[in-house]
Amino acid sequence: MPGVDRRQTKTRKAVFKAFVELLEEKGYPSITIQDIIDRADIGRSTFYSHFETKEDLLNVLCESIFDHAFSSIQQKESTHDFTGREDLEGELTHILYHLRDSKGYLKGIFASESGDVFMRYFKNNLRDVFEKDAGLSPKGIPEDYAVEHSVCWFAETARWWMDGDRVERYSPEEVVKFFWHYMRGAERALSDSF
Amino acid sequence: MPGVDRRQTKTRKAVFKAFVELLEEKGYPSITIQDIIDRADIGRSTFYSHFETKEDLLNVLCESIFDHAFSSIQQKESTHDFTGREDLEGELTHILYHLRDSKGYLKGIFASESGDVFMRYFKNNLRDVFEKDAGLSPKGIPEDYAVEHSVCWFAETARWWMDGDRVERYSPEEVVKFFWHYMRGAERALSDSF
DNA sequence: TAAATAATGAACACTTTGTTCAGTAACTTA
DNA sequence: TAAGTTACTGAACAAAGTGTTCATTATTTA
Repeated sequence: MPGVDRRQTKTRKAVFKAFVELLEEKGYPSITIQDIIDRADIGRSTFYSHFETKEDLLNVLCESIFDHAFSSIQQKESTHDFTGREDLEGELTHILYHLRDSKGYLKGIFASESGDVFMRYFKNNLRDVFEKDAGLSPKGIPEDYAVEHSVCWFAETARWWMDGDRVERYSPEEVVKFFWHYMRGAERALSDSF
Repeated sequence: MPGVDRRQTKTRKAVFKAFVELLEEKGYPSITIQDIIDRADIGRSTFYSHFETKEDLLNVLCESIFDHAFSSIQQKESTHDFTGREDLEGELTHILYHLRDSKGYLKGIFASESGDVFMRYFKNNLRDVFEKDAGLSPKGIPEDYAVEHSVCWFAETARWWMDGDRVERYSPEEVVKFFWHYMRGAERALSDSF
């Protein structure tokens, strides 16, 4: 009845667990596949039947995190052709909730050196979210620059939030408010001065 | 008369050249020391008498780039104990000039995947520049969040600028203006609304 | 020219990689 | 429950990279 063999799920889980632990302990670059299969306690050939390389594993991990966080947004995109300001605010809050939920899983990684790879993935997803919004970039400011500002600054905001105990101190709504005030302020000032 | 042996300078130059080329071609993670010594055409033991690891080499490269760009700022810091708005604007412009000058050397790297390592270094340096400015973070916004906004957004602005042919299309002054309008606008809006 | 310093290159044990394959265990379905 | 399929095991493999050592050669400086 179940679509996937229990054995596969078990190995994949073991690999992910080992990988995330190792990411925290020594950082992505110094992790070897040897480390992973030792920690996950699986055969060498088993690893290679699931993943091609260490990078492949990382990509799959990123997908499972971010595709989840962005899933409801993609659904919305198909029904509406323009996303209003309130919608966007809700979407961003939604993303932060997802990140917080997976925080136990990702504890410390986002902010660590390994975080760069996550950030790259994160930003690529965010670019789709903010690009729909691009039309309103102020005169005199290149459009791609404006998009990059939204994307980078939201990603960095999330990273800032995930570091230390900030995730416990500030709610997703608060964080979006921080972010949003910077955005709104910038837009206002720019449309004034150009 | 010269302080450093010509042979040393020659090897270091060859290593840096090879390294930068390889950074462009295959990206930092997949570069091996073997690649470097093959490309630089030096003996294995020679490499290890200059650098400890691949990472060490990267750090030395970063230092040579950014310490140069930030050098004149550090001098200023010792003479003034508070840096005015105009000073800061000048400093940022100065940094961009330096980055542009080393662009032939760094063509394509800063903005590429390998750029993450540079960005980390860059941001650490920038944090010192913007932290002096932290006092004026608006009420309701955490101070470290405000600093992070300046730091990240200037670093990402520089990265954006260094990508493609933008460095030829926009002058350092223009880019600082882009950046500055975003900053100024945000500050204005925030002090209004809190 | 002599002494000091740097680069060479070959050898070293060691780790990691990615692949193969026969054998074993766990699941599925008829 | 028996038969067939699918997944994991574990050992072995060549290939490539790492970091170190050392006697030899080349270059520089005084």
